[in-house]
Amino acid sequence: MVDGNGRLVPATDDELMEVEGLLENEKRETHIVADTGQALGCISNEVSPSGMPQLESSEGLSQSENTEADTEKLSAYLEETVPSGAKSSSDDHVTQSGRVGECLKPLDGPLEGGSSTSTGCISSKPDFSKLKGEICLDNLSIKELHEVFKATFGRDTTVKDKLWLKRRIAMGLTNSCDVSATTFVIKDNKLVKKDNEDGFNNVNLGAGKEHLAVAVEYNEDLLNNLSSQIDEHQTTSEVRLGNNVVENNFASEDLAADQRAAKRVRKPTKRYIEELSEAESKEYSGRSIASTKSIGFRPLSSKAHARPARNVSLEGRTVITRLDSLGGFGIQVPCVYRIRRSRPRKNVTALLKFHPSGMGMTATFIKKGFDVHGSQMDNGSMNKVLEAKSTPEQAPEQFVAESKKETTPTDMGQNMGLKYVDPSGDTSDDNVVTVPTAKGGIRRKHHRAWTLSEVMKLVEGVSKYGAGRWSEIKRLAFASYSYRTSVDLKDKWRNLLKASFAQTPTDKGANSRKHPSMPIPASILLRVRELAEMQAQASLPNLSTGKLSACGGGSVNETRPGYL
DNA sequence: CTTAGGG
DNA sequence: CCCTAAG
Repeated sequence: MVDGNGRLVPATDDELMEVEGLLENEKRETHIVADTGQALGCISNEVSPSGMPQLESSEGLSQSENTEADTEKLSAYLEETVPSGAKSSSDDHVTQSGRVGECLKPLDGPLEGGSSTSTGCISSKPDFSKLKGEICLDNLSIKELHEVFKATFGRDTTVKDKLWLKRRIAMGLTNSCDVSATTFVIKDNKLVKKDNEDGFNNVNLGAGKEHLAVAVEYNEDLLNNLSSQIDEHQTTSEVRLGNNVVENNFASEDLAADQRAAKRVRKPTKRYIEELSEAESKEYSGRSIASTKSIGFRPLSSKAHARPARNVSLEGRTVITRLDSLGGFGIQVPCVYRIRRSRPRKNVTALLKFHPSGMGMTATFIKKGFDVHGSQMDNGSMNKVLEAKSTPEQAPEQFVAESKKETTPTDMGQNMGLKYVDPSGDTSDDNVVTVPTAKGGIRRKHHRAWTLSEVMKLVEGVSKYGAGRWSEIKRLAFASYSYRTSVDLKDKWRNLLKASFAQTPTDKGANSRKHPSMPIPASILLRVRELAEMQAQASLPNLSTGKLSACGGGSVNETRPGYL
C-alpha cells in the first residue's frame, strides 16, 4: 500500500489488515511483556479475584490511549536503547511507558536465546492477561504450544518461536481476524479468544458437563456475531485506519517486524522467501476474487515496498515470485519454491534431517507430549472457562464497538506469512502438490487439514447464507482462505453433518474421550446439527421436520434461541 | 460455472 | 480430496 514514502497504491483490504496486524502485534508484545513482569505471579495460578477489576481498568486505558500510546510505545520499543521511554511516551501514560521499558529486556532475552523459558504472554495485553486465556498460552512450554497448535490447525509446526505459536493459536481459535485485527481493543479479542480456546479444550476433554458445553456455545455465538459484524464494517474501518494510524506507524512497525523477525527467526532464508512468495500469490488470488479485479500488479509493488527487505537478494526473489504467480510466465523463478510446494511434508522431513538440532527434536516431542499434556491443559482450561462465563457480558459490547473501528476479517494466513514466515507453512500455503505422474500430470492436492477456525467460518457461512450456496459462502465468509474451493466447503459440510449426527447422543464418555488426532469441537458439531435441522425445515417443512426434531430433541441441546 | 453426489 | 453428472 505504501510506496517508498507515500502511498501510491490503494491499500487492499488484506494489506491493511496486515498493517493492522503488525501494529497490533507490536503493541501487544509490548504490553504483554510489561505485564508479564508485573503480573507473572498471578498468571501462573488460577484467576485471581483481583483480576477482574484490573481488566476493566486496562480496557479503559487501552481504548482511550491506544492510538497514541501504542505508537509511542512502539517507538520506544524500537529504540531499545532507552528503556524508560522517557521521550514521547511519558506524556500521559507514565505507567505504560514504564512497562515498556521493562519489557524490553525480557523480550530481547527470550527471543534471542530462543530456548529461554517463558517469555510471557504472547497475545495478551497487560492487565487482563492474568485473567484469561492468555495465561494458558503463556504458561505452556513450546512443546505444549506445539500440541495446541496441532490440535488447532491439524498439523504440526516446526516453529519454535513461542510468541509466534501463541499468536497463531490465538488467531486460529479466535477465528482468525480478531487477533490480528484489533489494534485498539485487544482485550476483547483476548477474552473472546480465550473463551474459545477454553471451550475447545473442554470439549475435547469431554468432561461431560452441560455447563461447559453451554458456555462454549455461548462464546461461539458471540464470536460469530462479532465476526459477522466485523465483516459488515470492514470497509469503513479499513479506510479510517488506513488514513490515520497506518500512515504514522507503518514505518516503525515494519522496522520492528523486521527486527523481531531477525531475532527470533533463525530460519533458512530460502524458507522465508518461499513463504513470502506464497503469501503474495495467495493474496493476489484472493484479491481478484474477493474485491477488486482491476488491481493487477499493485499487490506486488506494494509488497515489495512494504518489506524493507533485509537482503537485496531476498527482495529480488520476492518480486520474481510474484511475477510468477501473477502472470504465470515467470518460468525460472518457480523452481525454487515449487520444490517445496510440491512436497510440503516431505520437505519438512528433509529439513528435519538436515537440521536435527532444531526441528527434529521438536517433532519428536510433539508426538510424545500430546497425550500427556492434553490432560493438564484440559483441566486448566476448564477452570478458566467456568470463570470466563462471567466475563462474556461485557466483552460483546466492547468488541462490537471495536470491530467497527478496526476490523479485518481478512485472512490470517496472509498476515502471518508476511509478518513471520511460517516455517511449517500452515496457513499461508501448505502445498498444493502437483504430482507429475506418468499419466500426464495428476494433481494431487495433498490434504489440507481443516482448522478449527475454518470450520467455524464454514458453519457461520452456512448459517448466514444457507447450505448449498457454497459459492456465496466461499466468496463472502471464506474469502480469506484462497484454497478451499466451494466443493471443498461442500464436502466438509457433509462430513460435519455426518459427524454431528453421529456423535450427538453420547455426551459423556464417548465423545469426550476422543483426544487423539483431530479434536472435534463438540460445540461446533452441535451447531452444525442445528443448522442442518433448520435448513431441512426450510426445504421440507412437513416430513423432515418431524424426523429431525425427534432425533435432535432427545440428545443434547435443542435449537438455540435467537441464533441466525 | 456451480451444485450434488459417489468413489 | 478427486471426479463426474446435471442444472
